[in-house]
Amino acid sequence: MKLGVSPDTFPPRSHEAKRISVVDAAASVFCREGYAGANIDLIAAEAGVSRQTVYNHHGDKEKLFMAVVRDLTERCNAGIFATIATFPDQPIDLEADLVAFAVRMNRNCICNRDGRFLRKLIQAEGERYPELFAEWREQGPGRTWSALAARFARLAHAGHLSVDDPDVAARQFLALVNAELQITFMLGGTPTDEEVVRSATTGVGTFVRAFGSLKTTPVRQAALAHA
Amino acid sequence: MKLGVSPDTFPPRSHEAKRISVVDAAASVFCREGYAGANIDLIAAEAGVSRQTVYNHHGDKEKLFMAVVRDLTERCNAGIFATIATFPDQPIDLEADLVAFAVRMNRNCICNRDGRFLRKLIQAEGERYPELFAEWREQGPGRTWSALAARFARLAHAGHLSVDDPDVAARQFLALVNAELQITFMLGGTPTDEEVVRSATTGVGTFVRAFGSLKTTPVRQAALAHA
DNA sequence: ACAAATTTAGACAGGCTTGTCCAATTCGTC
DNA sequence: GACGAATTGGACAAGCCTGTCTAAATTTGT
Repeated sequence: MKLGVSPDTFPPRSHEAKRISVVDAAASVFCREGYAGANIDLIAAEAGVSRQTVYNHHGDKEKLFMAVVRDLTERCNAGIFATIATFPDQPIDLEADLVAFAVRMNRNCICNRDGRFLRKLIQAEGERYPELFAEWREQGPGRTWSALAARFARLAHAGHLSVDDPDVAARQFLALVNAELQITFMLGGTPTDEEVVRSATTGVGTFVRAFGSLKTTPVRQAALAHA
Repeated sequence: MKLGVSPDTFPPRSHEAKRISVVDAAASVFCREGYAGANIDLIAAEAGVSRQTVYNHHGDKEKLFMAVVRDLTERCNAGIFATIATFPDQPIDLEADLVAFAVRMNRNCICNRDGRFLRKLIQAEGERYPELFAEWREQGPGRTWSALAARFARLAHAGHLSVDDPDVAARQFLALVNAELQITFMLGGTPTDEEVVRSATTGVGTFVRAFGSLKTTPVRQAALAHA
């Protein structure tokens, strides 16, 4: 028998497990069917609980939707910051290190379930819930872009890159690295691992050609000096 | 009697005019509310016709939706090809000409009503109508990317650019030129003219730094040779 | 094992939407 | 002006969905 030191702290495990299960199923159904097309019975069935349990946990459809968005936003932001923490601050091979970073970012944050779902919900319902998505905008892109820009600024300061505006560089880095995946994203698909690597490779290649400093692009430097 | 005395009231509209009016209103409502959330009464009201007229013209909700997508796809493709026809094949000032081209593309094809609506419908309902959007994919991105790639290949051949893979260059050009507008697009907004110009300017700047041949980037060439 | 809390299935009312039908009206055209 | 076609407004049935309620079954903590 265990000590009853914290009788009031956590609810029964299956209670919380069911709450999560409901939110997960709801995310899937909201994404597939849209807010209006999502139906609570289907969410309950997909979560493996009764409809009443959905209402017990989340009140009504709109509150459930908000819980879904908040959940996804939180997990996505956590993932993005964790990935930014792996940015190559002291690169051995700048281009290869940036490619590896871009692949991590795409695979773990942009293309995974949470990333795809959150993006679709923002696109589909963003206009209907301004305050909810304004929060996402501040906590998400606003902060992650700044964090990434700071890393690029540091790389530039160390002489690995030649960057005028680190914020612009950060946004263009992400745009380039995803350039080949746009269509797949649009149609809600998941790129294959090979596509992710290819897009990252070509994107980083262009990025380094544009922003590489002399010491990082010896070949091009030679070619230019040669002409 | 009735001639010329009622410019104030609704002008009489032909059969075809009403059909168009219904499709336009439907596009707006489908985008705002999603397929499931769109309601025929609202579409009829927004089009200024009776509900029965909507059914007379388009049969049912799904057929109406298809008509909307086909309409938007057709108009968007036409606009994109018309804009690609203005690509600067013999640039005077390469960077400035590409910026102007990018601004035309963004303003007339990507950010206008049709472009925003089609993008949103694809994102929201693409998975539900695979055959419909597969058609868009072939006729739209597939062909426009090729056409744009051909123009970049020609620029490269004429020595204005240094491009390995014209298809990659075309996709990256579009990605860079829209890099600053992603968030606005996500939330369904319309960028201001100034934002469009700024995004095009910074995007083309990076593009030219990455792909510019020696004769097009004298300043950078000098800087590099100098170091 | 017992008591409290949670979950379940099902029924149910109320509201909304689609798609049809119809009679009256208006429009286009001759 | 007259005739046929299109349009309108409204009523209508059928179906679906949300959110509530209940009584029974199950799970949980002690």
